[in-house]
Amino acid sequence: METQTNDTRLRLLEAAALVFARHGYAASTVRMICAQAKVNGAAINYHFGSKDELYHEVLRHVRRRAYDTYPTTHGLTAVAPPHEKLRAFINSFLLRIFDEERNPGFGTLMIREMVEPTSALDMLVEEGICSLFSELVGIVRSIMGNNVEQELVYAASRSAISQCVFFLCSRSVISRLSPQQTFGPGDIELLTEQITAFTLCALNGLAKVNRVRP
Amino acid sequence: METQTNDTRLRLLEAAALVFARHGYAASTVRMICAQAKVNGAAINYHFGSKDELYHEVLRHVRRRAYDTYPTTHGLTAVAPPHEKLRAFINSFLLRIFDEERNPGFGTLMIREMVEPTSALDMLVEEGICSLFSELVGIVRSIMGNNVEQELVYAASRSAISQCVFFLCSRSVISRLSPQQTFGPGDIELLTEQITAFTLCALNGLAKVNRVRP
Amino acid sequence: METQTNDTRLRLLEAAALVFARHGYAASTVRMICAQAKVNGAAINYHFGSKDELYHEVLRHVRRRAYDTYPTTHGLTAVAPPHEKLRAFINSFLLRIFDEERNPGFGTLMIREMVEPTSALDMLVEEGICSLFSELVGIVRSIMGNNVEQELVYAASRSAISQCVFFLCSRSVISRLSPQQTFGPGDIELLTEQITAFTLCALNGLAKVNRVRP
Amino acid sequence: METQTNDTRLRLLEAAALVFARHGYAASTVRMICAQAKVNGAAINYHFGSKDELYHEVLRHVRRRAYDTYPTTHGLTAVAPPHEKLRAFINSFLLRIFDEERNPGFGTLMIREMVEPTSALDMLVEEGICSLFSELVGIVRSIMGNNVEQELVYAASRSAISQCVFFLCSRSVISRLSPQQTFGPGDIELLTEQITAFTLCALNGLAKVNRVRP
DNA sequence: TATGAATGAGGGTTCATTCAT
DNA sequence: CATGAATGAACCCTCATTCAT
Repeated sequence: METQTNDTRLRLLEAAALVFARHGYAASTVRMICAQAKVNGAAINYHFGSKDELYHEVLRHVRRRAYDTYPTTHGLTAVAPPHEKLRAFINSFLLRIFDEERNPGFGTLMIREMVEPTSALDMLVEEGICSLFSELVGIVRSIMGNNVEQELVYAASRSAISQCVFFLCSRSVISRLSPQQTFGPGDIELLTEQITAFTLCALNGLAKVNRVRP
Repeated sequence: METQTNDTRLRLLEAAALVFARHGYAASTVRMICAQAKVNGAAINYHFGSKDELYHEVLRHVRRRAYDTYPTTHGLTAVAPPHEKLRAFINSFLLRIFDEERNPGFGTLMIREMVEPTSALDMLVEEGICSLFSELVGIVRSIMGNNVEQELVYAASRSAISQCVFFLCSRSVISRLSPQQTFGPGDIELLTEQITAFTLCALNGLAKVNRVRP
Repeated sequence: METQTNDTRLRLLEAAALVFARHGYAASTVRMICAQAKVNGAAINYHFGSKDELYHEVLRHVRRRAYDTYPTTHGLTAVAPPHEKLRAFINSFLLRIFDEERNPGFGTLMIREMVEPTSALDMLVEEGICSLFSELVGIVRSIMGNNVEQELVYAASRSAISQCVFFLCSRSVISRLSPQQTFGPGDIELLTEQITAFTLCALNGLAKVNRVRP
Repeated sequence: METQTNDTRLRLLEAAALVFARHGYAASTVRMICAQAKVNGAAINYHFGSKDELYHEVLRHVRRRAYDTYPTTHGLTAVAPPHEKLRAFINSFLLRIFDEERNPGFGTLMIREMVEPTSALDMLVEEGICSLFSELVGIVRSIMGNNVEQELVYAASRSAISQCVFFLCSRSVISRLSPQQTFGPGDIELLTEQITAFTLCALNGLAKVNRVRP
């Protein structure tokens, strides 16, 4: 039945997201996923054709949900001041990747895919990362002003986003160095403030010394 | 014979570093590694006992070589000015993780271990990352001065190091967005300048704003 | 399908019984068994989980079949004279362990398990050997009468059963000393008579000498 | 050196006897044996050529020692009365196979070889078992007298020896049924008496009823 | 649509043995 | 005489996948 099918498909997607996130693609077995989803062992090949195609569908699934849950605009209108936009961008980025409640597996799957890219990464870059970075570049440009070179804006944007990604890929090290860090809601707020402050100081300082003579 | 033994062991370590870096632990097979090292399929178990212990030895091996090749002091004396120390720290960090010629596999193995930690991560944190971070904190403190809170120094240090790590875990995405980026020697120099400038501006700005009243 | 499943399972059990009987547990390989059963090499792990669990199931299987084929009562009623019961006991015992046609592998598997016990022996002792010996003790007691000590009855029962077991574990030696001995149906009849006669003479003689004064 | 060689050879033989006895041929590894003997892992192939030849040498070694330690004459002269000879035969037989102190591994190795015969069994039959059985036949004949058929003497001899062998191959079952049985020196004496008594009664009874008319 | 059974390829590991020293 | 290193075959087992129903 249609309903049953969709239900099985969805349960498999959810289960696979968690299993792939926890163990990685290679170390995840279809048995683990099927057991987690409480479906038959042949269901994956039946519904998705192969483990590989399931993985692709999982990435599409979690990506779509992540951006639905935390849009990049973060409730701001286009006329909001740049520094508020920067803060909103950083905050929504951190929420997307750390809210395991609403986006289970998303952050981990993304960082795994970046570290060990598959053909799915192209899709992710094209459908999300690319426009996300463009948006950030626009915000940074509006903060630094029009008198700095584009290359500098790019570099600064990378430095800005790097501070967010860092907490994703260094999570294991950070939790070893500072065990009290849990990346819960309160932590996200604090991190947002710290990263925003650091970035704003850097952007303003760079803009001052690198202003191109008109 | 000692020489022969060490030769096989070493060839296995080198081959395993490349294979583990390229495919990850789970997707790497002992057959692949032995083929790459051109040794018998039972050699790994003979010399290391198991695939798992080989992996641990590989991490120890590449870590030691990385720090021997690019020490954190980077040729500077203790009396060098702080901003030069920061530049040296960033530069040596980038060189360590991107010089595939001299440190083959190191960067990729590190980021893999961070994203998918095994028991080997404890060793890495204790024997290297911990003191490395402390060193950076010292440099950042000397730049920001003694009138800022320790928590701010930590946050700023994380923001500084994050810009270096970023290029490790986002390599695949960056090369898709800017294909001309190859992380060769010239790129490393440029990245060093950009990250150092961004960080120095941020530290100086933060220090000014957050100075604690004496 | 039920039929198909049971068919593969059963073919594996039959094949494994023969292979384990011929080569012993350690020297038997799953490949040999699967080849003999003409099933895929992964079938054992699918149906039984492991070589070890297959072995346990094989012992259960052949034991059950052996006692179904040749019950200890051997068609006698409870009121049969003791010496006939003894004869029946010995005859059915020998048939069970030597009828390779109907109980393939049973005798050899039993003696192997006794010589090199695994955890399966506990099962065999509890589910079969124990009650079998008790039954024999009852017969011996009824022959020797109530005026002999229980310890003597036990010893005599052991001596009785030992003559049957002997042909199991000394088969290879006997066939070297008397090659005409094939343990076929005719031999079984003869052996039954010889063992019964020897035992009856011993029991009667012992009973006479060891009668406890009332 | 000669001495060292013989020492290594002997240590290997002793160690192998224990290991083969405990685990059987297939489940014993050359590593286990070499570790037990505290010699190099290649020593077996060096001194014996292969695991298989080592096994043969072990059997020869323990067999020779067993018969040196407990000769079949058991200190009796040729003129001793037949029933004393029978008792001595049974006693020395039991001692040979159960005195782990002086004949470590012998009994277990013998029963293993009988249950799972290799080419070594031919040697054992030719060099020992054959003459041993002949000797027993002689004793039984002298007890039963000359008026019984030879076939009956053979059968009775088998029944006699079977009671000794039984304790070897049923050790594991017996220790499960009667845990207090340890087959120590005291037990051997008791067993000797029980088996001798049972056998003498049987022989005398059989001789009486089966006497051939002259 | 969905499933339990079955498959062939390949996994890491262990084995007895051989080789060079 | 003796050994540590190295080998190729085979071990049991697990995998993603396919088949028959």
